[in-house]
Amino acid sequence: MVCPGEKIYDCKRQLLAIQDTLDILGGKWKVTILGCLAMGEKRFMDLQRELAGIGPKMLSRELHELEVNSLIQKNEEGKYMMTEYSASLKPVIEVLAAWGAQHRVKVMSMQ
Amino acid sequence: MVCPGEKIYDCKRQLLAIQDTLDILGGKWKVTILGCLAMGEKRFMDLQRELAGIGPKMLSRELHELEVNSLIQKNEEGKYMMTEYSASLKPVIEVLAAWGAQHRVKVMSMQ
DNA sequence: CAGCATCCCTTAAGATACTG
DNA sequence: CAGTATCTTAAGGGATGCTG
Repeated sequence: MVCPGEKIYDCKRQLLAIQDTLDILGGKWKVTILGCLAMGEKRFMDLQRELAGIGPKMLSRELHELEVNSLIQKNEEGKYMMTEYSASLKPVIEVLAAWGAQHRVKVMSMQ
Repeated sequence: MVCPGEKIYDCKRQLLAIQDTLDILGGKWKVTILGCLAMGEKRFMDLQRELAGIGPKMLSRELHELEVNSLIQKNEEGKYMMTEYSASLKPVIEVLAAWGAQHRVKVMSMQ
């Protein structure tokens, strides 16, 4: 919502909000990892297998950073899982996935 | 939607979709630029002013990449604006902004 | 104003090998 | 299996100065 007199203020605030999100979910893998965990808890190896192309170092680091931000946690069995907090990210993940899928259809149809 | 027998397949496809989106919107500025243009068409300088911190080189490059992907276009007055296609990104931008705003509130309240 | 060219530095990311 | 350590390369990004 943009009120007439508040246009610039609201614009800046919204841009900051976007950048906040990007700071936390930035990088090549974080959102994908969360998308992967959104479908169920996974062990390190399972994640590495499903995230085709990621190396153990990257995966390890990304998991750490997500953990620090309380977006994932590790349970007693050593499985990574989403947290109560990261549940709030599900709409974000879904909308990203949906757009990507739709975009792929468009690109396909252009050829 | 995940069907029992299709779990892995659907998982992989969804992950690919997420990565597609990330490839296109990746980088530090693209989503923010779109968020900025979502509020109205802007000239180069206006964008640079609102995107505090970006330099002309970066802005120029990001704009090109967005243009190539048909996510923005430049009109006769030299103003950048979203395209019909990038209108489909508005939900993405909104949900990112909303999450960032909410996250900020949470972080604030923790101190 | 709009934007390209150049230079340079920092970070991200990949490969590989290794440890508890 | 679940990571860590090390090394190297690629990409991201900033500063500055210049052109139409």
